Amino acid sequence: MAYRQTNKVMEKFQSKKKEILKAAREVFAENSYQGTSIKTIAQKAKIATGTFYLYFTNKDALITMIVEEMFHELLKCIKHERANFTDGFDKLQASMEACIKLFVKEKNMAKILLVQVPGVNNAFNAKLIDIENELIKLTKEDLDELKKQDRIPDEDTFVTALAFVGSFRQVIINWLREGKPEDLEAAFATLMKYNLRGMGKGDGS
Amino acid sequence: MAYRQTNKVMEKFQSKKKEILKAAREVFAENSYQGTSIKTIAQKAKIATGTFYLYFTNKDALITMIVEEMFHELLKCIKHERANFTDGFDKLQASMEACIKLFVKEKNMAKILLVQVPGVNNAFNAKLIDIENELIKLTKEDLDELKKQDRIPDEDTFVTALAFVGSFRQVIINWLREGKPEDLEAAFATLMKYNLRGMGKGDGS
DNA sequence: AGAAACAATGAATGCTAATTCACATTGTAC
DNA sequence: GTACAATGTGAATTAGCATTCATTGTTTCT
Repeated sequence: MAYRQTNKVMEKFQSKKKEILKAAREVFAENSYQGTSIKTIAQKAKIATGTFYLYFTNKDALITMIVEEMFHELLKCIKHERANFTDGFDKLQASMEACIKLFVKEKNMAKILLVQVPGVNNAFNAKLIDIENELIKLTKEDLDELKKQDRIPDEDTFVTALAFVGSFRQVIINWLREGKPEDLEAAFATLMKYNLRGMGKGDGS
Repeated sequence: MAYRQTNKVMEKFQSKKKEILKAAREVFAENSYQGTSIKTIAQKAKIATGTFYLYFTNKDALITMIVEEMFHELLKCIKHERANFTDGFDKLQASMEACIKLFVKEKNMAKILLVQVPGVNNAFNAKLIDIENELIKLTKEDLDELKKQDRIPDEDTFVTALAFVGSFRQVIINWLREGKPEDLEAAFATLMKYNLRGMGKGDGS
């Protein structure tokens, strides 16, 4: 009789899948998408290359799953931090602080999402753009709220949101690539001040 | 007797090389580095694939030359605009305005430099990082000058420079990828205001 | 015009890496 | 413990390109 759907078997399957994902994250963080081979991932996960295909249909499915996982981790983290605040400025600050803290903690994640960006035309890149757009959307919503409250000047909040996200992105990328600024969390303070002034925060609080 | 070094021949050689470069720029703007084949470039340049190798030693040499050309165009453009100003804020503004105007005019250039970024480990990427670092360095110099003049707060100018460049980069990338903001030059005004406030420009001028 | 130098061609070569597959090993049920 | 289901294996297959090369076409020089 078939024994496929039993708990024990399923769990084992899922646990091995997770191991492969973990190994893959490490490899992708050090090499670009094109630059990492299934063979290398398989070696790191201590399986044969063929075994990989029992768990994932192909390389694209793997990277898509990794990026989606990271997307969820990131959004969960941001939403969790934001929940503590109601003020627009505070929410913006909480969002970026959540990002930075997560990236410091999970450097591989940051490397994959921000540095190992391959060219267009694959699932990986499309997902990455989704993540970025979601972050920009969230930022814009906060800015629109602040604008409605007359707490920031009447300017294009979309452009402002891009500027906000872009400034963080650049600092994080430089930190990943060149190790500068050394202390990302310290840089965060400067960066936050820069952006709050940039938005035109009056002296409310 | 050899006829290699005569003017006519050399000129023809150089002119064909330029044609190939032009075709290559167009192809690279639409596909990533890995995603474009020499065959496609050759077709666009109306030559056989083998002919390509009479003009360039390999694919890497081609992209390196393209990126270097663009680097020079960009720096020339920036330096030219900056020459009209002595004030730090004005110089910063001139730099970014020069960038934006060039990218609007030469959209393919922007696409190659900003969107078709392949993963690491090739000459293309290294050059791109050089360009970015050069821009950041220029920005930091202006900021240091302003700081010495006590015209901006005493904060980490490196982080500020990253934020400045990053905000522009993000807006330009979004414009290239999604076509938003529609009018990049209009967005420039918002962006510049954002960044001048961000730097902490007092009300000098 | 004829010979030598050079340029152009595109099919052949070679390499790399994803994916498959025939076979081997392990796990489950009875 | 045996039969069958499922997993694991890694060598073989395949496909896509970059690069080369033998051949053909073109230009220059005398």
